[in-house]
Amino acid sequence: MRHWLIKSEPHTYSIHDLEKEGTALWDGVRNYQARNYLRAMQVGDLAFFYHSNAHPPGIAGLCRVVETGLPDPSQFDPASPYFDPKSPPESPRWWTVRVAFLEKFEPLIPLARLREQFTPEELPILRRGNRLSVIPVEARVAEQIRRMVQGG
DNA sequence: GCCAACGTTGGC
DNA sequence: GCCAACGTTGGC
Repeated sequence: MRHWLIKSEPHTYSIHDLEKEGTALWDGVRNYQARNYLRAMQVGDLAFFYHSNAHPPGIAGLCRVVETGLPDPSQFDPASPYFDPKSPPESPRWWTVRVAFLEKFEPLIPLARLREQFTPEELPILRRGNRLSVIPVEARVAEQIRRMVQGG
């Protein structure tokens, strides 16, 4: 089982929305490296839910990958902001997963605390200018993050 | 294939 | 609002 970190702007989609809805299709990712990570996910993997562009930004909860290998339907929807006219329906360009709510971190773990705890090498979201929205998290770091929640 | 211009992300 | 980082686009 692997750990991941997935970013979302909470004014678009937050951990509270995921808690209400139970599961969510993680659509709208339009970056090839992030897409490749999504394709590497396996059912049962855990993902930290990160709130970006928030006050404060930080890790807001935990979810589980429950379905993999799903073509992102928004790429075929002309009404969607994620519409990709260059993606052929017979061989879709963008793939994603479905995640299920597991836990809300209250309070969330703010970015400032993550900076105290980890180096940018351990947790790439700490790297200046990092924009990747799907990131693998090594087991030891994941363990430590979960302990930070229990510690309050 | 190069690379400058441009757009987006996201912390502050 | 500012700005650094970096991905994408398009002219050549």
